[in-house]
Amino acid sequence: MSSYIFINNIEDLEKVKDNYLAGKVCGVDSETTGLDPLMCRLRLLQIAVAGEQTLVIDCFELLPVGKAIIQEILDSFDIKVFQNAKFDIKFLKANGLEIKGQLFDTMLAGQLLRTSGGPRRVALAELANHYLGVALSKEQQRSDFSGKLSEEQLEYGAKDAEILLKLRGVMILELKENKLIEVARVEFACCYAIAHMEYFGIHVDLNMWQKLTKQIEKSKEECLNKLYPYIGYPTVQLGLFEERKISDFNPNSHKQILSLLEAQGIHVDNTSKHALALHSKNPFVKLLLEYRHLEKQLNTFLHTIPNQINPVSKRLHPNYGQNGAFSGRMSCGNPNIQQIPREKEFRACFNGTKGRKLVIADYSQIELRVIAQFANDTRMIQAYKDGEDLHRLTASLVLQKDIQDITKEERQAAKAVNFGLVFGMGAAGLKSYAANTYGTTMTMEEAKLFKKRYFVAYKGVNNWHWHIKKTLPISSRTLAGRKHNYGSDSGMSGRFNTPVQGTAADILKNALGQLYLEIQGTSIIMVAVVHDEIVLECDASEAEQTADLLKRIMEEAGNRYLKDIPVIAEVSISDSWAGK
DNA sequence: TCAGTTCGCGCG
DNA sequence: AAAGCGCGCGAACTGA
Repeated sequence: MSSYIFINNIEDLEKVKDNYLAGKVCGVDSETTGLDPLMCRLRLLQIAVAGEQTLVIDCFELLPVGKAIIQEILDSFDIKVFQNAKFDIKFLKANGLEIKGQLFDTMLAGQLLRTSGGPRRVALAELANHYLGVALSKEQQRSDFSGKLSEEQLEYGAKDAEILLKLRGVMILELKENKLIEVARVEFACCYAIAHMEYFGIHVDLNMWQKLTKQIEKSKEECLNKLYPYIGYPTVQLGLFEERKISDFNPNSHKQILSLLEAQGIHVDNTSKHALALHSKNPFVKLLLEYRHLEKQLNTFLHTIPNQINPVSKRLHPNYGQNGAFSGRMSCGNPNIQQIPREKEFRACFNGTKGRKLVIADYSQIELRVIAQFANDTRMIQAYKDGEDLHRLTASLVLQKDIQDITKEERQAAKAVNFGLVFGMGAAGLKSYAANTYGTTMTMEEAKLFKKRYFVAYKGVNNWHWHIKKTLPISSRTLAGRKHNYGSDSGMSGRFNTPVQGTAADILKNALGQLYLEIQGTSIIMVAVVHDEIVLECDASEAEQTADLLKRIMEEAGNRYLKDIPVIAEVSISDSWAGK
């Protein structure tokens, strides 16, 4: 029933071209020989338009020869509809084709609608089934597009593009009905930025990385040698194929560690850093924690990242999940650039290529500012308006001292108080959190007293908590309208946290979308995003302007949502991610 | 034997 | 009773 026209030579494309110009909306899909836009090839490009046969273009034959015509066709539509636009945009870009203007991404729309009656899974087949009652074949994903094309491949390809038009029709109504239009706009605009960022990737200095690896490997060996007296020396067996066999004790096994600790008279529920913090004076525990830290750095980062460098670009291309977290935050993987250790030695390996600089900006206390807005806390709002240091203010309120007498340590402790208590942490939690995260010790009595004084000082936050506790909402919205539903197992802290984290994500995504538009035609590329931080790479000569631009765009995005509180982004120019 | 789960920990 | 939240990843462990 699907009707398409297969184009495999330039003459045919020229002949039909005029039928595909100046429509309002088109559905676009592509088929490729794999997932990596730099290593794999674009095979088919399908363009579906109402009232016309769907164009199915063999890109092996028509690129680059038909590039200008295809670009002209794409440009002539006001709105392009994709399923997972990021993927197609990257492949088109690799082939010199650019998507511009408004786009509608059915996958992103589906993710936003998950909390408003939509299906949990957002693959095209699920969406078509749920919103249109249409059964789509899933064969396409498994088929091979590198050889001769089959009738089925063309037909299914055309169908996927056609269904997008129908899906958009239904999903727009759903988005409107559920008041998700604004957040959808933010997501769609942001999608361009994410595609761009994944396409360009980030540069890693492999020499520096290898040096660091050697150094950490050495430290780990030394640490392990010091551990042997406690865990027993390895039994060495020389065999034909293995040089060495490790003893029966495996320091990576929490199970074995737990029984060893038990034997030493140390009773803990588990072997986590948190549980062991109480015994941090014990020399074995101390060594164990150090060992695990080094092992983590080696296994998770140092030994894996070199294998993920793309052979074509020689750069790292992490994969971002635009709605990876249910809060609306992004996730990241392969590798997860958002969890690279903060140590300077690690971050210094991520740099610009020759003659380039990194421009790094992060929001100052964005979640606390969002809370001030949500809770409408006059004291917090005033503090931010006056440009005061909120951690210092909290220290002075909680310790009942003059603000100028607050020491560095007291400010550090107040940081724990601010971040912990606004999200519903109890006194006991506050105590251990302060110890673990900020190295600040407080007694249980102090923690209780701090908590009490905190909520006296910040009445708005207190009322906000009280209201949520009283009404136990089953759902919440961010300031851009993103919806989150709570399950029966959700507690208070989730209810305090999700809309705040999500609003911070709205703001960041809004900034990314704007930024993408501003950097067209410049030397600037986006290379990393980490929740409240954006990293750009640009020519050294443009670094100053880039820094100004980035700061302005981020702050404008913040102030678009936080009407009563100034939003500040702190920017720096550097050779590497380690900063100045 | 191998896919799925749990633990522990890096980041914000 | 007491509780901050959100991710991804590697190694060990579990279960059939």
